[in-house]
Amino acid sequence: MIAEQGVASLAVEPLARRMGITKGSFYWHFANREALLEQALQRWEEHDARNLNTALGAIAKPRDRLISFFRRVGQERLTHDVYSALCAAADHAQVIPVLDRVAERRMRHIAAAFEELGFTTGRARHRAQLVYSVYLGFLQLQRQKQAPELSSNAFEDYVDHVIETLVPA
Amino acid sequence: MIAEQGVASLAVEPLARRMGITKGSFYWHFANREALLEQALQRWEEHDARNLNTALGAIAKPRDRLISFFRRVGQERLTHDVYSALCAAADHAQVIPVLDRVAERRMRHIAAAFEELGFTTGRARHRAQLVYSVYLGFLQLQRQKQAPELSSNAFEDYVDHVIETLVPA
DNA sequence: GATTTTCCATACTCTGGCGTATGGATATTT
DNA sequence: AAATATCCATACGCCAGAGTATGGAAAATC
Repeated sequence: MIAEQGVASLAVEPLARRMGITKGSFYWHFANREALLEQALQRWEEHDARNLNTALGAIAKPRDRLISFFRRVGQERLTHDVYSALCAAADHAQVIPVLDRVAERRMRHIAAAFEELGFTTGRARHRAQLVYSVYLGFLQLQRQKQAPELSSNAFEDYVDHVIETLVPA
Repeated sequence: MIAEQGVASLAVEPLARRMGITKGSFYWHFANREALLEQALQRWEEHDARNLNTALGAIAKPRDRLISFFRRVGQERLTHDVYSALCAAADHAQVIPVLDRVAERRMRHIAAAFEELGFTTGRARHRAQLVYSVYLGFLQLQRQKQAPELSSNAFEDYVDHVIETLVPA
């Protein structure tokens, strides 16, 4: 798991240098760069799917589940940083299906919560897409360093505003 | 203006090939690749700033201004596609300042509109960041081809929901 | 009409990452 | 102990894009 400063950075030679080994060694473990990326993506996706279930699946009340979704953006930096890096590489053939599945999975969770809150299926899907867009947009602003510092008061205030605006009381 | 399929695609040799010229010719017009990118970015930013003023500056009612902002995402594909490509390259040293300025400029406009609608300065800024995040997130989903087709009914429905949720009546 | 400037092509070097060939060392098996 | 399997390094070839050197043709200048 080393895709925390870009996806392209997961190159063979730089990686080998950083790990103190050489290419010759690397190509004994992996067939090629593609295989490395594939495995890294798969591991991350599995971790993320598990995370989604354990973190949000356990919360009974749908409203608390949604609130928890927003608050979790401030925690588990690593996962979100990886995801952010993947989003920046949304043109890469290997990451597209991963991004698709992860986004779809998360949005389904969110839409389900809104349905439990009494939204119709259509409105719930719209609201879920809206909520997820807010998340994606926040990641983008974070990449540009224009988002409030996580674990700062400004971030808390912003999250409160988001919840207040998007999650019905 | 040819950065519509990635920023990295603005390379010297592919570009030259596509234009039917050669590198030798290119390097007479530009000092290097950096100069080309710089000029392209500058031209686009100026165009975008002008666009912001002419399109939204003319609308008197703040609510209509906000609604127009959302609806415009469906139009002027080119500008938004360029911006989307730039967002995907938010780690590039040259595009960072451009992205910063453009986002800041747009969010100021949005925040001003909310202030006119009676929001306090703080709430207006939060809501502007929220609105802008929705826009950024939509661009991301579009890159992943998970956003509704522009100029489709699904898109219209979604935009209606967004306006209804984020712009007070 | 000769000369300089403008614009572009050919041909080269250089760099960095991908992938392969091959051999050496340690550990495991027989 | 000999043979085989495992893990890693050195050294190579290949490719694509960046940038440079040089020259040639057309057009503007003198």
